[in-house]
Amino acid sequence: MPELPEVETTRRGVEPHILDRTITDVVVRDRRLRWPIPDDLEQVLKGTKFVAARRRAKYLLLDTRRGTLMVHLGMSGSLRIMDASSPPLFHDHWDVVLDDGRCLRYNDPRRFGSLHWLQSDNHPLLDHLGPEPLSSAFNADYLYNLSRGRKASVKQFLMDGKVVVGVGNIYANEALFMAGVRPDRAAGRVSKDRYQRVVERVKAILQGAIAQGGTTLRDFVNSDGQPGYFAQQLQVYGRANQACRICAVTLKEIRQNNRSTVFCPKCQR
DNA sequence: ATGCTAACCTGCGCGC
DNA sequence: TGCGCGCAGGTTAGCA
Repeated sequence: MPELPEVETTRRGVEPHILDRTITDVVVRDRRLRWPIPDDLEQVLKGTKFVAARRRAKYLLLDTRRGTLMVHLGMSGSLRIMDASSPPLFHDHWDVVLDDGRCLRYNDPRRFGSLHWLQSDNHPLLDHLGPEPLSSAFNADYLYNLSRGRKASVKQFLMDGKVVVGVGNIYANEALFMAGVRPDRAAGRVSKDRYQRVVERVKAILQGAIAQGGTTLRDFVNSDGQPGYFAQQLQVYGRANQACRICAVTLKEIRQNNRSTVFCPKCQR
């Protein structure tokens, strides 16, 4: 599910409900996520107050006065604001109960998500991450210079979190289509002008998707339980063997690193 | 350093 | 109906 726009949609939805709220209880129903939920989480969280809701890459950083709750949604996770009294459903793995009778409730069927407790921002999972795609550090010079000599495809390059964070399979496909760049071209053989287009398209598509509340394919819901609406604007993702919306040529599907890639063999070179 | 593979999980749709 | 297979929005560890 969640790429950067979905995580940012979740952050914005959750933020106003948790700021200045004190945690009165923590309920963990299943600790087996991508990494086990820390044994002392309940004890450490109870009685402290949320003071900020940030995002780094696809991690939500929910700051309290004592430290930071770091949440990842994995492939199928969602984080919602609920009445704490509402009965938990299948795969509702944990709640953080707030002093207004509501709670943050985490659901994740595949359990690829995670929950960490941080005493600072220096967590191993946050080290070595590339720049945020919506920041000025993500620009054509940066991509061009970093990509020289790289034999991996430009799509794999864009999806590498050490290069740039937050660009997952959907938006990598979409951005390369919009930029007119073939996803299987070696990253080191893409010109600076073309990287300029890639950068522009990545930023525009991520911003557009955030404005639409993200992309819901199967199970993404925002903090209010509502789907996102960007799926209606996808140009290539999920449209293999259908007509290109620009030139009507049949869209081609290949697999790169075991991920589905769809592109237009005429519009993308 | 770079790059490829397997691994972590559940659910769903499809062909037989 | 049921079953096996392939695939799904992510990311890391481990090995060439």
